[in-house]
Amino acid sequence: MGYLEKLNESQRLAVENINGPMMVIAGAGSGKTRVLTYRIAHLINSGVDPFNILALTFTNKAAKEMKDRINQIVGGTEAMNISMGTFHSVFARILRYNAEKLGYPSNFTIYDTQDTKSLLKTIIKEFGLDDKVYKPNNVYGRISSAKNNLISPAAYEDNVNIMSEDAISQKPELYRIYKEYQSRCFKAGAMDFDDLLFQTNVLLRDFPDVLHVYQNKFKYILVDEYQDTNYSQYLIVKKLAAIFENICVVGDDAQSIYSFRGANVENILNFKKDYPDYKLFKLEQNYRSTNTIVKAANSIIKHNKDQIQKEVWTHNVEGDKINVIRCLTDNEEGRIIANKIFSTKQQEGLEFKDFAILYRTNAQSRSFEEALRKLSIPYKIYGGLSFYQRKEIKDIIAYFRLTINPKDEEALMRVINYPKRGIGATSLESVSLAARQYDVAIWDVISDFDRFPVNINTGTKNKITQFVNKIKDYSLMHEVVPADELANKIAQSSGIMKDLYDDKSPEGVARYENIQELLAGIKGFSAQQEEKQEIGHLSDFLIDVALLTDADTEKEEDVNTVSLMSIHAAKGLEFPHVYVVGLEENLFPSQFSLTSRAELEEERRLFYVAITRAEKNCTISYVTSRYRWGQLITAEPSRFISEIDKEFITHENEIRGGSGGRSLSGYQRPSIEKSASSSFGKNPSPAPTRNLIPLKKTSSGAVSLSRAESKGSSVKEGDNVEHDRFGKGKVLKVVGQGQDQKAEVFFPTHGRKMLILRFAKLTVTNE
DNA sequence: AACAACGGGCTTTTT
DNA sequence: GCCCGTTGTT
Repeated sequence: MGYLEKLNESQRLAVENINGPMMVIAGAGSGKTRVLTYRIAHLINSGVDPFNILALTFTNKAAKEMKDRINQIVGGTEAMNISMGTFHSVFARILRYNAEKLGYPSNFTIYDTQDTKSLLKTIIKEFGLDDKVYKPNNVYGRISSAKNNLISPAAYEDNVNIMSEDAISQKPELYRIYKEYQSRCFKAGAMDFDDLLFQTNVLLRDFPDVLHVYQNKFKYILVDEYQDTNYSQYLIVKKLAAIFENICVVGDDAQSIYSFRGANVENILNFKKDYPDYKLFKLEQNYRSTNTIVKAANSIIKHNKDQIQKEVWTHNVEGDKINVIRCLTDNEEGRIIANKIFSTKQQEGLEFKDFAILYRTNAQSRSFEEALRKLSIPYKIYGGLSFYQRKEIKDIIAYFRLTINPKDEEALMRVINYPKRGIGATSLESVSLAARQYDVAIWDVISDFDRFPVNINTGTKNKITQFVNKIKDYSLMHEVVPADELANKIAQSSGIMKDLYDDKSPEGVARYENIQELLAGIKGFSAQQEEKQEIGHLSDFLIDVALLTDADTEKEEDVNTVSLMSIHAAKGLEFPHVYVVGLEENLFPSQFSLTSRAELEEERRLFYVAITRAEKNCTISYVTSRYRWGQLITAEPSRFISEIDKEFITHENEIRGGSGGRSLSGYQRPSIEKSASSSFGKNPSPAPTRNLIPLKKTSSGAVSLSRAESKGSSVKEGDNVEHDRFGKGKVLKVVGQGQDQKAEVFFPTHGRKMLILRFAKLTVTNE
């Protein structure tokens, strides 16, 4: 077993400990993934059947990579038999198998965040509630918290504390929304992300025989990133491990950054209560970063009160100090960082993939994108809209979903009138109202108007019936036709392909290509299935699409690029050169995290995660003024900068002495009181208005005026112009005067348009 | 019913 | 600065 020699002493002990409860506290860069991988390989080599192993990872990509690695170590392909993946994907499969017991169809739909929000919006509207008070995001968060703590709608209503919190926050109807939302999901044969865990708990609680089956199947359980599990996940694991107690959890309390999603660090701290005779392994030697980075990170995390004692150390070289760069604006920050990347790459003969820019919020990416593009540096943005969340993809997938589960109401409402087939909002409202009155799904109503009469005109009814028949056709084909064939059929006959093909704007072309790409992907899937002598049904392809993330769909070709991502997305990754940007008060730490010590400490852990991504060199930047919501605000350097031990940092561009600039060391951090608020936050403290300074040239009136002046005189008959949405065109004639001046423009891709020059964003492109 | 323009809100972070 | 839903126009 030569692989054991590749481990240090504490790693090896953790790998060789096969039976009983154990916890591995793994500092950043201490070879946690290696231990997990080797431990599973070691289990298999010691005679454990891969079918008896359950390994829960944070992303599906991590699971895939780990399986490959295990196969390499043990030789063969046995690792494919391990149940490995995220909580959501592993238990979604188990739920499909057992769905009928819970009253769900086995082909239940998984509602993603968009579906959930859209349904909540509908309900809030139907209840006649004000969506400014009942903000869908907010309501979703509250329902999600409830579910992650296994509080059902009934338990919610019975919970005096929760109900009074809702009353205090002026949202007394929340319990009704939750109840209605849950019942609508159920009727639609749909589970949201939180349901996947909640319903797994229900399954294991109410069906002892099922519990028994999985307890005996999963004799060995491993959980990665244990610090980021929530109560619902904790309980699933606890139940499954109850007989054999061969449970190994791996995590780092210092890297817990998902409490906003219900994650509970307490799960790490409570492990010893559930398993008093557990064994603890600490991995404290860092193999990733320079000594400077390790020590600097330690000096940051020391400011947190809540943590398990450990000292991460390294044998690695001392390395460069952390460079702190001050910039004037966000745009300058982009330019400076891009230039640094360019010159460092040249000087040190590196590749673009050796660099990463990490930020607190995705919205910060813009200035870096622009600057990198100007220098022709290839980059890739992670996070943001994933492939499967794009409108056109969601549209065609809605058809797929509907084909497999016609009661899927979010899918139905999404595409019943897309592409346009003359089924308007008014008609849909009548149908949906009728469905609620008859207490059936909308699909039931529209597929049998005789049984469920609705007061809409015959023409519309016919259009709806045509649509229903189309979906029914697809459903019939579904049983007998492989996925790619059906997908192509749907793409064509739904009219989506035509609709996108007709749109010749650059975005339209991109959308068309995206659909092509999806279809190609499905074709690949079908081919794979065929090799296994099976028909791959569309439902098989669709099964976990909602659970895929960007990281799972990464393509090989764009690998050698600079990476831009949020710090959350960077978790588990490492780069030789890391730039942590936007280190400003109210941004990082976020303005939303300043109400309690617990929240601030989570921000600090986030900063710790960011710094520890760096192998060789880490650079930090902040700006003194930044555009936020189109407004220029002044910003102060983050308190986190001054928390780094001074001996590990150097300052670039620092304002020295009393020239009006504020020295970092002189910066006083506001005291943070532990908030007395309940589990769900109150209103965040008001934004510091003192930071708002008026903007010189952008009152909206000024903009339209200047636009009217400049364009009014510059656009004339015969001009070649370009429009944001319509692309290039030619001015046919100009009519009217001053404010009312209009131009008739012919766009090859969109035909003739009459545009009011005061508003239309036209650029003259005569050459 | 469909389209163009406007206004409002928003930003943490993601399975 | 951007996206979305609403409004107003045909």
